[in-house]
Amino acid sequence: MLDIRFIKENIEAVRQNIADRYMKADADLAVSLHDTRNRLIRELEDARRRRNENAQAMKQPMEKAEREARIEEGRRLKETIAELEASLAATEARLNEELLKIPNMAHPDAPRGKEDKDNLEIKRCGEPTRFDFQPRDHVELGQLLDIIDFDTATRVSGTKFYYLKNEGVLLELALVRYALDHLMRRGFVPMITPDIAKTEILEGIGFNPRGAESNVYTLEGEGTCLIGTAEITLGGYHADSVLDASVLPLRYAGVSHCFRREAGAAGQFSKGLYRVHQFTKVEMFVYCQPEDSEKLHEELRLIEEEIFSGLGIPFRVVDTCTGDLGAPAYRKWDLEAWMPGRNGGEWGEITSTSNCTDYQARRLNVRYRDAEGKNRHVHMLNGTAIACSRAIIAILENFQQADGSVNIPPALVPYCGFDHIRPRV
RNA sequence: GGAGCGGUGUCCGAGUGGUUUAAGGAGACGGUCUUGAAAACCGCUGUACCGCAAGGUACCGGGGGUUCGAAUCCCCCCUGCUCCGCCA
Repeated sequence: MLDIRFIKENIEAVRQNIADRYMKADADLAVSLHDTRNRLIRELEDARRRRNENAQAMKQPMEKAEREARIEEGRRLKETIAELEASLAATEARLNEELLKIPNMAHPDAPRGKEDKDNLEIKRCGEPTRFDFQPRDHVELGQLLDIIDFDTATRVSGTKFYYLKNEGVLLELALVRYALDHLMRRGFVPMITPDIAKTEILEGIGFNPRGAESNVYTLEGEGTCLIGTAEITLGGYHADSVLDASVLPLRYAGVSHCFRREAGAAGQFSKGLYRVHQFTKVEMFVYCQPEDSEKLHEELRLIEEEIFSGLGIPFRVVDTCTGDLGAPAYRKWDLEAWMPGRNGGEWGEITSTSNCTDYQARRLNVRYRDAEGKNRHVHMLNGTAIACSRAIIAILENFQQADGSVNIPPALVPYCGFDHIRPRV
């Protein structure tokens, strides 16, 4: 969330930002709730001060009548305090609710726009793959090679699940290891995180676990959820702590399963592996000082570019427009790979990297001690290294041959132990 | 999952209703002394919020309760250790 003091001092800019991002939030309501809260705090603290003075006075011996009067005064103050505490709690709950709706400020250079079609292509690496035969999509290839089984998964687990089989398994493991090796060379600490996290951590990261449109699976009666990304567990790693400035920037590479409800998502665009309830992902996460975050954000994007150009997959980079940013992000870049089987050939998102500045750190209470000994919120950034399911789409569809076999990108061969997958059926 | 014992400041650790303003110790920081250092001695010590400020309020694992007054009494929860059960 944003700092309420920042909102007060920049109310016009905050209003404009909410409009630019096409979000429903009321900055003026937040301000007036905060004023009410402060007034209640002053009244409450005054009442508590009088209670403390009264109790302090009762340590001394005194006349019975005076003692009785003081006890009576104490009772009265106790009631006043209870009432004020209740009003304050209600006001703070409302304030918090409103603050959660207010999105992070957007980078001044982020393109203004409403939907993903307003995103700005800023770079291309490779061009759409050309075939001298009619290319198959990954669903057909997966069946032909006997490496992905959607039908059985639908029976056992439901739609949008899949089994990986045979070389498909090794391909996924190879992608994970390929990404990890790349990141470890760049100083990232590898982690396998829990696949479940507490609701308050999700909320701190900016996910909404509740509601019909939520993309999050919650675990009944536990106060926990299945994570949709290791961003959650890596961002929660340092919750409620003060980091020493000398350890920053901290770079983590988290391997996890990701679970998404994808309620209502259906149709051509979510065919096959593109939009599934469970997949494996290697996620990058960075904690840094505020002045370094823009540079590190570029570093994350460059790592993503290296990973995918290393695989030989054609992709483009888009600068995400304000309406498509998501509340926590200050700026976001997506890599979109060429997917020949997608709607007859289309760019499809394979990675996303966001600079969330201090928006997550404020709720999660992650700070560092600066040179003057003051505690300040860190900046937090995340980025996809490899989302296995989508990377597998891009590999199968771009590296397919006329006979339905698929070549393995040379960079993955040492990890796979084979350079080719042949049809089994 | 069951039983027992714990959780106090940066760390160790005392504290079973009002002289606790959280003792004492260690560490860190500042100073005296010293050519310099050590030792010794003196001083100081957290976070958040409200307030223009002076100052105030809160925080002893978390939440709720009892009381004029709670680190202290009661209830619930989290968490650590030990033992038992179960288990990959």
